[in-house]
Amino acid sequence: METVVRDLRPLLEKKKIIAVQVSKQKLRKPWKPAWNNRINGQVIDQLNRRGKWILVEMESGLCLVIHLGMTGQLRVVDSSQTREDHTHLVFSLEGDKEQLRFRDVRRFGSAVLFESQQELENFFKENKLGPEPFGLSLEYFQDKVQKSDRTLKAILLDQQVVSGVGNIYADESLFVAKLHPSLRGADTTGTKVRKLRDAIEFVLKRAVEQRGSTIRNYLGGTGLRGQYQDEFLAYGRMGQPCTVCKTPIERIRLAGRSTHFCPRCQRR
DNA sequence: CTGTAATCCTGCGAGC
DNA sequence: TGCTCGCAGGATTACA
Repeated sequence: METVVRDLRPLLEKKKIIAVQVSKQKLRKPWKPAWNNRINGQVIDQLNRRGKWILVEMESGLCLVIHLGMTGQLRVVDSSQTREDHTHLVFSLEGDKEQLRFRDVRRFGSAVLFESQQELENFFKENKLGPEPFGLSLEYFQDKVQKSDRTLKAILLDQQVVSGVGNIYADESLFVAKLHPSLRGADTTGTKVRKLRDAIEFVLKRAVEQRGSTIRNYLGGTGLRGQYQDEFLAYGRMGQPCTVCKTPIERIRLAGRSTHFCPRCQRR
């Protein structure tokens, strides 16, 4: 999401939206037809990100909020480019040369319009969205982790604890911190919690440098693939030798998700 | 408070 | 070739 926002920023800021097209297929949250007219003629002020949510903020205060789910793509493309299958929203930009397109094969993503910053903040507050993973307070994180009986994997995936960490980066962070994914938060020492916090930041920083991870569908805002998948140490490496100790990486199911780890480097 | 499984969808690769 | 099965960057809901 960070890469998408960074890509889109120079392409969208201060640009006016002159037309909106919507597909008939429904997304995770319904797109209200009234939003078409509401958004038409709006000038984009800035692009921001909060957790996994992409915020397209208009000069008027309106805010288009997009979640890419598993297979979402948000890109600026030349209007002459043929519209690919599963393109659900098309915003034509001033001059009509370019369009912002939202494409999502599995339709787990969503796009909603908020009338004001206040409404947006209420939305995040209602959903109890946790703090950003960068600059995460150790006091806060340690408290959350150590007061939980859940596994570290479940804690990392919980957007109310920390926002923005998904399945890939949870596994990679636990590998870097040398912590077993099924270790309980309450059984985690202060030293381990600090290692985990630092690992999250380290992994995400590097992942952003590499423009994200493309396994299948992910593309940045300019249509480029990510490169971080080439550096995975745990995720998707079941059976392959650990880069540290050569022990085969194992895959288990935790918190309903595929979880990859080195049984030797990541002990309980 | 936990955890698990099902659900929303489409597509792809493995195995037969 | 063609079929079925399992699995996939997420999040919510029902149920034990």
